[in-house]
Amino acid sequence: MPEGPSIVILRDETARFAGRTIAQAEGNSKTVDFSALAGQPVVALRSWGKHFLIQLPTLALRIHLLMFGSYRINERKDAEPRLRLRFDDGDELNFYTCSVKPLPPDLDAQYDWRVDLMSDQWDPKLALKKLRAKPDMLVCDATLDQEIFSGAGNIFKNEVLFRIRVHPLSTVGALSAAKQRELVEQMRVYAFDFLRWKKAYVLKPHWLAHTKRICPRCEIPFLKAHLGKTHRRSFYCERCQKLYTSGAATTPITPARSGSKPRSRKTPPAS
DNA sequence: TGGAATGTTGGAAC
DNA sequence: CGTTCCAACATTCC
Repeated sequence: MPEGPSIVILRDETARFAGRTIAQAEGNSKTVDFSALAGQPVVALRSWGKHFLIQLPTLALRIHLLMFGSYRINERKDAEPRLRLRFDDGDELNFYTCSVKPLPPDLDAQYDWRVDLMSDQWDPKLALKKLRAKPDMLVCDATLDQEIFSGAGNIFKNEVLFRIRVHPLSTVGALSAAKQRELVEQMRVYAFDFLRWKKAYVLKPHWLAHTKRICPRCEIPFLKAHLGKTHRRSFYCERCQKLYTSGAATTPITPARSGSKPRSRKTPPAS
């Protein structure tokens, strides 16, 4: 479900609930005082990257769908909702398996909208400045950094790096100024491609790199590895995507961390 | 069919 | 003390 464009779709689908009063709230969230929500009008429904924000007079609710979260509007899944907001005429919003966190109501004081790839206030110059401040950062990590590219996810990373023909293990500082600019520009362009394709239910057919086995450009096999600090999977073409490194300043990559030897994700048996 | 995945957090480990 | 590691959360698909 969740990269920035999907949250914009959620925001658009729920826009008509703005101004309406919550009749009742319930759910299995452990962080929300449901009784405090009833009677409050929805001041605004907003988003910042992957955060869906429900602004009320006395507080805001931050909903993050994480990897498996989902929602239903005037429908119910066969599962306990984390949060359900019921309105007077029977309309309701249901959120499942997500993180719900109460925030103070003044969202403008807490969020820098210039960082959100989907925002009208998106500021490419600011992103460039943040990139330049971290020259040793790998581009596969930079493209996932929510403080630089809020809303970008792993699909963004793979698609954009393929588009601009940059190897995921390149360091930010080794890219030319023009290439850094291209990275920032294409993150924004891809965000709206993603949104358009997702709305039309044709996102996946437009993937050129993510989950792909063959490079669509030169037709040799893609490499697949879990790279960077996040160890998220990268799909890339060694021939088409250039590796930019700045030699001495580059942090050496430990072989065991390079992705060829995935670490166990299973919980070891308790003893 | 078990493993992995469009993700983040908090606390342990180093 | 700062950085890194990793378990936990929980659903859906292949």
